[in-house]
Amino acid sequence: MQSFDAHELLKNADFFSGISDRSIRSLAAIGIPKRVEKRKLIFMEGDEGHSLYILAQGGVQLYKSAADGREIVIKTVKSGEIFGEVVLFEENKYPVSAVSLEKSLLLRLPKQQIDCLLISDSFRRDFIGMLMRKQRYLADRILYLAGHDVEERFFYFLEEQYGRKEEYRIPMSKKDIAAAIGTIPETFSRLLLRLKQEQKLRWEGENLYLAEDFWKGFETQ
Amino acid sequence: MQSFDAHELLKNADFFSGISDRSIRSLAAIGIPKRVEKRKLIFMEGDEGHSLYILAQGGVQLYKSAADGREIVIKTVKSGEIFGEVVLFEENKYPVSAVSLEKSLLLRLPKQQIDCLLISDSFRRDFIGMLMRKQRYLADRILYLAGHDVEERFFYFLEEQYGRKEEYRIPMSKKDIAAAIGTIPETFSRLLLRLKQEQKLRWEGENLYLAEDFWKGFETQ
DNA sequence: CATTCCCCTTGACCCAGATCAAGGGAAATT
DNA sequence: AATTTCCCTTGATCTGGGTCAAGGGGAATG
Repeated sequence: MQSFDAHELLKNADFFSGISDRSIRSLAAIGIPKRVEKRKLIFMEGDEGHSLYILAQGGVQLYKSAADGREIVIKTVKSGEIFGEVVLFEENKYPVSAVSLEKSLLLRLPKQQIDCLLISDSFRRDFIGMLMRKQRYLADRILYLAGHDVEERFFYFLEEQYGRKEEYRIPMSKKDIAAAIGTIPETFSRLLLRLKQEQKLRWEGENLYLAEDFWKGFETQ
Repeated sequence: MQSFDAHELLKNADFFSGISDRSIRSLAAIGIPKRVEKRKLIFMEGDEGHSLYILAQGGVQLYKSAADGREIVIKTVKSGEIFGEVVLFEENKYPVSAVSLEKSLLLRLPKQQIDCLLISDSFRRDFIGMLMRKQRYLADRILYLAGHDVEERFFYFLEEQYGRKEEYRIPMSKKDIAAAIGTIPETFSRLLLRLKQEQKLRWEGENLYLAEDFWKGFETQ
């Protein structure tokens, strides 16, 4: 993992597409870099916290624990996205747990600093906009989980995380992908077997190759 | 439906518990009352909109349509809650559809007015806090739907909508409750049959009576 | 008053996907 | 190098809850 330019990084992140350059510069200036190893707990559901995080490089998964111990993935965080921001107001406990899926680089932004930035009119707009985009995302995720089968959810996952391509480098374990799409490793494994038999994909190590017509007939509304 | 005092109403709404009296007064002042009949579409997914709504009296359900036409409920709005606010920033299309479940009274707040209020430091804090509470709610809902069976979801529904009681007046149709807990009327009907046979509840018209020990052993974490 | 319509219920059936179990292989630990 | 551990896969089996179908009853409409 190389050193990084926080400003450059944030500027290129999808998640900040709606955020002005000035706002980004401010964020980059106050971020405290933090490196974490693979499969490390960044914070736990219920922990008190006073910082939000931006994922600079790597991957992070947010989940909640069900009563029986199963872990339900709420969101798979992509590089450039923000997480843990819910802690900043009122209730100061994280509503989800966060683990790194791979060796990752985070930018930590303490609550106090965010509060200062929120004085800025443009930053405030950007920040609220970002919260609303996240709300849209969560509503979409409910629709995905409740209204689509495992195969469709896998397609959505690929598209959402990496876009529509024919070649992917996927650093996540299959177990984690299974959790991300709301199923168990066995079922996901069987899905891959079937898609392979149907000549729709090949999976070699971390590399996934899709058939040319893989995305045909798959509509995102 | 009687006339109403917008300020009084908002003040007593759970959803605004974290919002200062001054903020509430501002909201009440600019709200435009709107009455809707039962089962009326308030707005549709994809519609352009420039207002958010507060549900003053009655009930509203927010849903998204799956590709096959099924409607997946994202949230059942309680009286006192806000909805449609996501339209206010960036993308100005509603991400969900909203229908009234009963004769209802809404307070409409145009975008422009909200923008004015956001200049106020305290209102801004309150507003962001409200967005974050909603985000928490959606994360919880994902956990409910993905990690609990229909029976548990029904318990959560009761608790969330009306609190833990032994007697309820429930103005919603069973069909709508089924949708709210993420199932179909047949399954919900069978669940009620079983709970009745197990002497856990009686349902008479709009009135639901639970056994004394109904809530025993039901943990909300 | 008849008819349509919708809500609700109950029965019969089915299926996607979870559970349980077993094993093979790669990587990490001693 | 041996052992433990974890990931992944595949098989066999089970089941919650969805689908399809068929009424019955109440409200609304002609």
